[in-house]
Amino acid sequence: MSNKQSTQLKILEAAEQLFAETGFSATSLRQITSLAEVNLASVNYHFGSKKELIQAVLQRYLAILMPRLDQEFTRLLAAQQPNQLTTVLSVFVEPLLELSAVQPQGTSTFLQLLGRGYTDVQGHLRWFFNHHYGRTLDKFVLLVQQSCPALPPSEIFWRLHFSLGTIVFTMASNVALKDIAAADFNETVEIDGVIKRLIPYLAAGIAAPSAA
Amino acid sequence: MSNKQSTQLKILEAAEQLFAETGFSATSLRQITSLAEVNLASVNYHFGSKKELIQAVLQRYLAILMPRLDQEFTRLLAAQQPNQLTTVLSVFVEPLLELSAVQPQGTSTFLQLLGRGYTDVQGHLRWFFNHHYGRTLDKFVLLVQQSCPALPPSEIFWRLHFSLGTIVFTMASNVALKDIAAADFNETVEIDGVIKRLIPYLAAGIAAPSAA
DNA sequence: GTACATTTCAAACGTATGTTTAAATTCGCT
DNA sequence: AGCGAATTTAAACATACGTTTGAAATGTAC
Repeated sequence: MSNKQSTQLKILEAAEQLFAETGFSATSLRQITSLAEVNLASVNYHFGSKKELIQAVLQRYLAILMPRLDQEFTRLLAAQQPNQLTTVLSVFVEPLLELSAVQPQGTSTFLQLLGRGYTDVQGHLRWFFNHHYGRTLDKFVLLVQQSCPALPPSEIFWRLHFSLGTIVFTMASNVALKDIAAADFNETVEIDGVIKRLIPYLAAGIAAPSAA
Repeated sequence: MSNKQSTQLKILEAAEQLFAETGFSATSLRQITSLAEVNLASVNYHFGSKKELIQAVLQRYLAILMPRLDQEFTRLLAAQQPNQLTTVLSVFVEPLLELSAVQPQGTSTFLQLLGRGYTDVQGHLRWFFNHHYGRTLDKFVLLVQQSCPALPPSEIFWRLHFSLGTIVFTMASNVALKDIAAADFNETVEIDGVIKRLIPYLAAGIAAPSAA
């Protein structure tokens, strides 16, 4: 291979691949350093600890994605009247797809990592995310409330969490689902296909009439 | 305490609690036996291995739930015309709530375990479940297809997995969500309240018009 | 009450993990 | 070329895990 990448980068790329495939806790530093073809101790040398490596892997994507999303949310909030819910949701598509700039497969990898972040019970990740990007998320919730003026805020709260569950779970099982879909329906499914399939589903669920 | 329960039962109850709270792999046999106040070796004596303990914990609920669901599905399939989608989904409510017969909080615990089963990558669980209850699941998919004749089967496949994600994620974060809802909206939320909130959301998402 | 099977127990086994150490090596700079 | 800092390396450390062992304790039937 004669890989001239820096050790840091080799670790990051091996780590993100294994983290996405099997989760944070289930991936050992020895697997990572073995795949990256670097010494075991170099993870602690360059990143301090496994915990900090996990944050570095996520941060590489979040640092690109979240400012982009914030900018889009701000733009929509400036509109004179409420936006369509599908418009609000569609705002995620482009910034997510642009993550392939970090790496080919970047979009898919990041979404899987996001899923792992919620299902692996890594308390430090929740804190890390809310601390850095809570403001951006608030703008999104406001946009959804404006799109659905008939729904009480508590209903929106629940439905947004329902939707987060859909996204996180779908992305965490992304590989398995793609395999099943390919086998059962002879479909080739790429990540942008899944994202675009999600939007009408989520929009319909979030905007559904209340049960009374 | 002077607990006269059998060692087996004490292990099962401690295990299900810890598995639901923190997942299968993240829970050690030493945590389980410590909470159950039994000897470490008794897990291997009574259940053989950790893997088999996990299956026993799930089986205690599945053995009650799945025949009940199968019976309901069969009843609906006997109808002359397609059932409403909300009717099909509502069929889950009663059997799930009846799981409190196993244990108070049984419904909530089981749904959390189900979530863990999907997010913890325990390959043997998927096999175990499909092998035992694949037939029942097929009936449910058929019912949904009858309810949504306009949707291609591949679209239904994806949307049912989206829905599974909602359920699994919501139940896995059940405790946290209840606390937030109580604090932000002054709502008291019980498990049957969450389940009933889910149905219109899921029904609208599954039946949404296709994007293309 | 004695013999037998079942269950409990403390201890150890083998393996894997994240992290640390200290020496060896490589790199950047004058 | 040679010095000092940065990096890489092999080895060990401490800890945790699931599992096994063999003896002690308990229960059961005659």
